[in-house]
Amino acid sequence: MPVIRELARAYQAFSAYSDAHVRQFDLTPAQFDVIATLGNTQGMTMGDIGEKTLITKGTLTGVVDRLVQKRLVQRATLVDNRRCVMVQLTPEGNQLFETVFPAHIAHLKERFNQLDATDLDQLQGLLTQLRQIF
Amino acid sequence: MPVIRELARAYQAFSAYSDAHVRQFDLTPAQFDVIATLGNTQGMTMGDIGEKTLITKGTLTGVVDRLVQKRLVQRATLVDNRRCVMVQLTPEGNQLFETVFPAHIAHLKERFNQLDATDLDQLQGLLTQLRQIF
DNA sequence: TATTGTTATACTCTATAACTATA
DNA sequence: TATAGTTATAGAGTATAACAATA
Repeated sequence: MPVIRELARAYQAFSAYSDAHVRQFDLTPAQFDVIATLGNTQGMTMGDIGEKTLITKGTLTGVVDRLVQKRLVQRATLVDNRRCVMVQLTPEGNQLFETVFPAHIAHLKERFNQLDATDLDQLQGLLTQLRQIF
Repeated sequence: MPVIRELARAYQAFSAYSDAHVRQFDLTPAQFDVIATLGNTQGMTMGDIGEKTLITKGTLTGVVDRLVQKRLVQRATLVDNRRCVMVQLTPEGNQLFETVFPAHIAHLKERFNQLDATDLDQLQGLLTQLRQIF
């Protein structure tokens, strides 16, 4: 089953490249994931963020704590359901998002654009299939 | 660049499935990675294992320590270069490898076989290209 | 009772760099 | 001096489960 090996290798190579870039902005991959998820939204509950990022709730509390410490996000309880916590980017967080996110995409594109468009389309389709299987 | 998103999602889904299975055998993903790497070999040095698994040397010492504690691997210094440490599966480690590894592959195949052979071949080729880019 | 988050525990991995022994 | 591993440090993510507040 060499495809399994290739999947792991390809992703490892990709994420080493991606994570190293993210770390230059003093963000861990998980922190970047949350910032990227919150970007261009009005904020999301902890539960929503957990669903999107696949970070479990116990861990997510810690990740958000550290982002709050860095003044990149803020918490607010919902008025209509006081069990829920709304997490939003602060102005600083939003500014970071607006600079880091496009820079990061550009950094990744540098590599992905070395594949031709047809291959990228195929790859995307196959990865979608793969995800649906799991 | 939706292909980036799909790559991350597909891999997350895959590794959640894979890691959960591995954990049933009381192994962390990193520990399984080392066991799988050492399987069917005469043993490897720490440096070799690090290269194969992409675990950095500081971390690898800890991972191997825990495998030694579990009596799954053993260390031995090389005679001709006493700086090098040879790591080998113990009989227990080998037995674990021989049961867990095929079981794990079978577990993964269950899902991968839901794609047809042509798609798997294509995917494999594209992933190889992707890895080479990084 | 069920849901949303937080807290607690114990472990594991990560990055980085200093250090030891050997070459 | 260079190399192979270990050790040290500080921080972060993981699984799991108990817990508080709210519904």
